[in-house]
Amino acid sequence: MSESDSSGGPGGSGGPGRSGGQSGVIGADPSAPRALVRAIDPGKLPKYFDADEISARWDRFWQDEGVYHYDAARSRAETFVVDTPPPTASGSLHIGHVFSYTQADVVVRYKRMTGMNIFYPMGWDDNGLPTERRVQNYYHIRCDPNTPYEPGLRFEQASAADRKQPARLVSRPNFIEACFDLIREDEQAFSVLWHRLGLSVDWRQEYQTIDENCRRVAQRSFLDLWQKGHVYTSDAPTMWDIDFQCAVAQAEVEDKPVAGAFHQIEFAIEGESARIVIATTRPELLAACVGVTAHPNDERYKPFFGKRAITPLFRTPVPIFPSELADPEKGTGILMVCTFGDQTDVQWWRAEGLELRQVIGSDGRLRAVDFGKAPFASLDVARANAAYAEIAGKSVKQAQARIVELLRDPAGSATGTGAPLVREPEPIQHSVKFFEKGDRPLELLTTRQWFCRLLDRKADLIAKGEEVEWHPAHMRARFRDWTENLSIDWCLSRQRYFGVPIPVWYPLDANGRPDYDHPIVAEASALPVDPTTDLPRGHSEAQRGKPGGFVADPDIFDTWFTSSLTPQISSHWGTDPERHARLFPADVRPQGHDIFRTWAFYTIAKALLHENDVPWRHALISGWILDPDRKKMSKSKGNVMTPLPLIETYTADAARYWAASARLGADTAFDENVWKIGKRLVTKLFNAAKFVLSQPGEVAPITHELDRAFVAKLRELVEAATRNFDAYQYAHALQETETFFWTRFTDTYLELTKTRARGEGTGTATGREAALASQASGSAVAALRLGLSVLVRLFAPVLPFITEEIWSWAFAAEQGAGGSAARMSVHRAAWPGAADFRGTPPPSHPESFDVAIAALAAINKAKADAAVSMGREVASLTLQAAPATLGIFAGVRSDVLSAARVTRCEVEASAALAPGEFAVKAIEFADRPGGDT
RNA sequence: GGGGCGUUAGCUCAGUUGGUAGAGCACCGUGUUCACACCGCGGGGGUCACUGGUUCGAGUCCAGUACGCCCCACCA
Repeated sequence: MSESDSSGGPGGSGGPGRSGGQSGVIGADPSAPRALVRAIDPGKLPKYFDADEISARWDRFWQDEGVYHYDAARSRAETFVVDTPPPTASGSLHIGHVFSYTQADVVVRYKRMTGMNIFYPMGWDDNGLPTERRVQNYYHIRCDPNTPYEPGLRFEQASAADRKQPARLVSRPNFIEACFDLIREDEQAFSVLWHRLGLSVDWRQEYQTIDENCRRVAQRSFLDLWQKGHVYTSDAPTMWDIDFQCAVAQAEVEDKPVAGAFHQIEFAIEGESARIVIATTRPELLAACVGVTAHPNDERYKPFFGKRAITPLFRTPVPIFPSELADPEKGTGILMVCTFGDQTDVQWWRAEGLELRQVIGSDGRLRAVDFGKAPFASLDVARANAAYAEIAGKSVKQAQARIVELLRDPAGSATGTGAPLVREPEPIQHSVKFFEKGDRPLELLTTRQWFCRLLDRKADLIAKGEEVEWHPAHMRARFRDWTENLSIDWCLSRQRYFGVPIPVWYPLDANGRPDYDHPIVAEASALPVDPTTDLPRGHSEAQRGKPGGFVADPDIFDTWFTSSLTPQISSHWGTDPERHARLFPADVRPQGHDIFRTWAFYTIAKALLHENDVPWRHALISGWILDPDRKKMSKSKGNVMTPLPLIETYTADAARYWAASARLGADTAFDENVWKIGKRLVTKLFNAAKFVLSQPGEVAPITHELDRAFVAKLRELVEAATRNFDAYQYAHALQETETFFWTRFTDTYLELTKTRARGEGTGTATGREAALASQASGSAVAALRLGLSVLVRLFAPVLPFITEEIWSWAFAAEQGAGGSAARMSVHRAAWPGAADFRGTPPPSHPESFDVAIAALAAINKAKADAAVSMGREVASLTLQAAPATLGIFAGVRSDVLSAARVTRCEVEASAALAPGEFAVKAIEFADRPGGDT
């Protein structure tokens, strides 16, 4: 140990409390047990607790000294790899972020203290729709790929006046630049929160899902999937958002209840006088009708199977066929098949080989069509086109209204008998599929998209899901259920701009038509590429878009295509095989359950398809924050809490205390009270530490019965907390530690040892007596400091700021001596364990500590009943307890009596009392309130 | 319709292998001001949603019911 080490300790930059801590830091006796130190002059400790100053100072120290740096030189076995969720950079800061990120950080901090080398990166998920949408709103611009690029163009936040004008159209490169500008600001806001919260990430491992490495990894993933035959392109019905004008995957779809109506419409039957009435909620799709179906056993419709129905208005003959999928109970039992009203239409369309009559355009408006030309057909072309002219160009909603009007007119009838709409629409509430971020229902449009085959790998996916240890465990079932219920392959391509380009070109034939069956996929060595500006090998720019040349795929990947590679992004898959081997698979994936079916699922899928492995061994799923009415907090409900003001009020440690009080996976009602309790705990720790460290006695071996009994209890606590942390039950560990701290340490042990630790009453003692008293005092002082040292470390994962502050007063220098400043951090200290207790013999009676507390409590209760102060001196006392209990009491008697300020005490055996119980038979108080000792 | 989670004190939540119901807050009483009023001590308060079953014994295990929340499916 050298002085220079201790004087350069953490926080040496100044601030309250930094001036004096060093003089007594080094243990006076080199043979003293570790972590035991000489008293600190209380005058040199901070008088007040300044949370803001403390957290700013320690965040700076942690960053400057690299306390959380990953050490690439250490082995995989002693490394703990975290697959941190990259927050959506353009999302708003939400109290839920504090909740889930803290839970992960608590786990990480524990692992670090057990000696693990932590790999804990931070990424920003900035590619994708949320950024585009925010950029569009913020600058009031729209991307138009046909607009020419203007170098150096910069935008400012749009004013209210600007917003009254139409959005400015900008080129794709300008739009992407605007995205980059804005995400930088958004990422900064998150970064501030993470520092404020004390997330122990290694900021050297930062990435953006749009950065070069991420683009390379995502495109490499595509290449690998292509080479293995897992991806394919297909021109098929796909779920489509008409506002974003973009394809959507099954995982991004959610049902929303919508008001609709059943319309009953009469169809004629070719060559018969009979007619049928179909029920539909989408009459505007009548022009897209390609068939009619009913259940094969439905007697009402059996005679018509194989015949053709004729639609009203458009007079299109369509086949009537039986299908098990039709439900005789629903509507009229017979329905029209359209291209496409829903997923079942797609099945019928495929199974029956029906026509494709697509009437809805990519913008959600009715396309122009001609009933004189295939695939549109009519027995009365002029009339059909006239009817269609009424709806062409209209939105779905407008078209529906107009069609209903037309159907009320007998002129539109295909049967010649009255209006096709046989009764007034019957309003219903039904659920409709929406893109999760969309405002209008999805349509099924036939478009060319890239897909990743998943349906053929369900069994393997489920097997990988079984390999992952889910916390809480029931999330495993959720993974299995979602996987089993998958019904379509993963649609990878998006018709958007700010994302990773699909690294593909298509050859153009002599007529300038793309050959989608023979895509030119970029070469691995060329990645990342942008096919709209980069060239496929062996081609020249002059061939772009020319017959016989090539054309770029204009699309980008689904944002999850990149996000599902976060473990591989961190491991530098494909460019650094050694690093990849060290970091993949990861140990833990913390995440929320809102992105279970996307992020968790796709990440497992990618790891399976690429390396036939799991992406991580443990998945930690955080719960929701509910508002006090038990509704999920969300921006649209306007009940979102912003974290920073709360952190300012209660401190970052209190915020973390709140988050760490909830178990993994547990949805928790927001309760500000828990923050208050956290703040109270932080203050109490501050005060208790000051008190313990300012006890003047010199440390000595822990020999006293009460001290040994306390240490035994402390040891039990450490074992329990360690077990719980190992099982990711940080909330239990926190609760146990907190309970111990209040009920076994501050309120009890501190009170019981106060007098002895100060060595009071020994002022006149000499010789052997003085030596004994000094030994008794030193034993208490040593146990108090051991207790503080252990408790501070047990609390450190949850309360990193206050524990670091306390640690720096007394324990840091000893630990860090001879090493770097980083080693002095409590967060690099050894997790409490056997080494802390090695020097302390077990107590003579395991119950000594509880007996002492019970006796003190009995006397306190007698004081409370008499309405006198706890500090009131007791002139004489008669205590009763079971004989065995009295035997144990003898060993701790002097501590109890001095804590209770009892001058004279007699004990009586009482068989009526249970073991460990005390009763006060008689109590007599001193005349005056006792002077404080 | 299928699956999952939950229901314990006024509130927020613990309750690990079945063994006499816990904490904090709130409430009531009381004390105290050189570690701490962001305090101490004490007190009241629960048919553990309901019904059955297993067991010497069930908050805990099993079956069912009700209510709440979540996911999925259906949505002509």
